[in-house]
Amino acid sequence: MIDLRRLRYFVAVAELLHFGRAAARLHMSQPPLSRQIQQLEREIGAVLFRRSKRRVELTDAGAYLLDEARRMLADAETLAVRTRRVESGETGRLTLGFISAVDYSILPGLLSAYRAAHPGVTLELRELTSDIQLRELHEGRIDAGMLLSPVDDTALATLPLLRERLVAALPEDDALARSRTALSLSALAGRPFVIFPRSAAAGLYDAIIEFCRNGGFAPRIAQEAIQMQTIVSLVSAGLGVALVPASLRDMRRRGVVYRSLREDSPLLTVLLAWRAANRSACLAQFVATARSSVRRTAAGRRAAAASAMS
Amino acid sequence: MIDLRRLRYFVAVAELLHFGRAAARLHMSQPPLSRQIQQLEREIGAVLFRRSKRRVELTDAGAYLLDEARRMLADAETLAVRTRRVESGETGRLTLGFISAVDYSILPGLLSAYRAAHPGVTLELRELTSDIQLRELHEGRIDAGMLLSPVDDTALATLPLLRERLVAALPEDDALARSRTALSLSALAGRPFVIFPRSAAAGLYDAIIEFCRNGGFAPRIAQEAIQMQTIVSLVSAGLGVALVPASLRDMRRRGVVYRSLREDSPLLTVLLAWRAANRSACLAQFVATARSSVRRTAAGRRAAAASAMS
DNA sequence: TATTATTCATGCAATAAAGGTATTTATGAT
DNA sequence: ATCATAAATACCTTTATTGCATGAATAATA
Repeated sequence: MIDLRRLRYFVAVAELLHFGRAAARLHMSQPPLSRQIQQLEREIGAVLFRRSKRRVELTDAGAYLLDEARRMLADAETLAVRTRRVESGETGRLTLGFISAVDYSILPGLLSAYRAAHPGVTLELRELTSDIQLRELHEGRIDAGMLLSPVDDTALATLPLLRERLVAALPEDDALARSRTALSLSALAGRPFVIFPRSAAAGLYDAIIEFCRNGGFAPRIAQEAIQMQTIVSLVSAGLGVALVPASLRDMRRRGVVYRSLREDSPLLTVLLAWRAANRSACLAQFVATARSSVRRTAAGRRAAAASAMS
Repeated sequence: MIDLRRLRYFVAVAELLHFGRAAARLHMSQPPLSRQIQQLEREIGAVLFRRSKRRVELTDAGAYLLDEARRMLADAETLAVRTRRVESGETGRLTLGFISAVDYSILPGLLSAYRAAHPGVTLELRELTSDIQLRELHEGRIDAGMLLSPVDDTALATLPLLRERLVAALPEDDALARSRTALSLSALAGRPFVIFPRSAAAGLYDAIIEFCRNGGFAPRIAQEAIQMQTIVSLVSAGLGVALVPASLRDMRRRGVVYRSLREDSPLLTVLLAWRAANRSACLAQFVATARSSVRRTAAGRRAAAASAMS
């Protein structure tokens, strides 16, 4: 394998076309330089200089190598800096998983805050259900995930991002859609339900079933879907009702109306989760951004609540 | 400057994540490998591996360096081969000068023959007058030139490519254009002439003036032009007559007719010229192609002449 | 819980590579 | 023909790299 040091020597000689002066530029004496060039020519198997005792000129092969060597040396020159930049988190790559529900709440703000603070980092986003995210986190295929609690894996660290109540999503032609006030849960007793499959988010599924049981009925499950958008679509098509996070109200889809519930619905918690052992600088920065973003949102919400009371 | 050998060591460790096995793959013992990696980390100024005594894993910086190092090593790996390819003339670059007249005779065939035999060579073509070509050859800005004799420079080697008679180019509405037979030179005595400037090709200019003088007149020069196409255009526009190489007949331009001359016109010689000191393999191959192309053409012409006699 | 095997790091001697000085050889210029 | 210049060679010194023996830490095992 060709040695970069020899290439540097070669470039000096090729540029000055004079072994003595090139040696001076390299802070060495002329004889070892001559030998290094000879050795390089042996290694490559091509004559790089046409030399008389008096004059030195490049062969075609030498001219080609000069171009290539300059390019490679410039590349090697910056390699250390580029690598340090990755270590400091100035550049890098971050792969994030998220559930479809956060599309309409925290995801956009969080991403734009992170991107603004760390423009050199390439973000890769993958919409995945909570269970898949847990597996992908474990295998290191995503650096962090936004998913539904609970997370029972001790290898993962978590940060709560969002707590939301559930609201009822109803087809607009449902009789219940006409009422202007909060709904009683028991009113939904007879309706078919559209729901997340248990495999995708056991916590949410169990919470909904438990909630209904407390309301005095067991929901009849008409349809399952693993994306919030799909669930809302199915509701709008009249296939059933659904209990969905309150932030979905911002989605405003034709044919669907949302109604708050009179009973305190279970709190849906969205967590940021990551492998505790993952020491990536980009990840640490992302977690920090998320943490301060949560603080800011919480503070904002408290302030809004205070002003509403006055 | 980072050493490629160390990068190779690093790639081995990064791929196997095991110093002992990596050392085995590199046919060395483990301790020096550990030290080389430490030294690489010091040189770069970044931690590349997160090591316990028991486990080794890549940091983000290490993962980045692994990609970059693989790329650089692959590049270095092929460098010798690519350079040898240039030496053998398998790849390379050849810059050629040519006068506009050869556009219609030998240039197309010569180029296609060379390209077929040496597809890896990039050809650069520059249409230049003979005098400029001589200067550019001297300065090494073109590797070879197709130009008009004579070439008096002892530093240049030459190969005759083509010998041609001159023919008269006349505007089609000229009275002489109606005659179906060869013209007598003296018939052109009164006509205005379109001619190459003497500075661009002294040999051709002087030959034409001398030829006319032998015919008993001094040509009146109405217009000068340095491209054959331009000369023929000016003739077609009726600005004068011209003496041009016979191969220009193939150009068949509207408004121009060509007539042979009864007198033996001077022979116009197109030469291939190159710096004798130029040892470029591509050039040598080009000269060889030209030489055999000339032989073939001459043989063909002789054969044609022989068959015409029979 | 103590032991053992594994594996990365360190100390030191041996070896290989690179560099320096003195000298030779060839060549273009005077 | 002689001289000055510049690349190559000879020979020795210095530096860098490697291998072997060993130390230290950790995870698995008895």
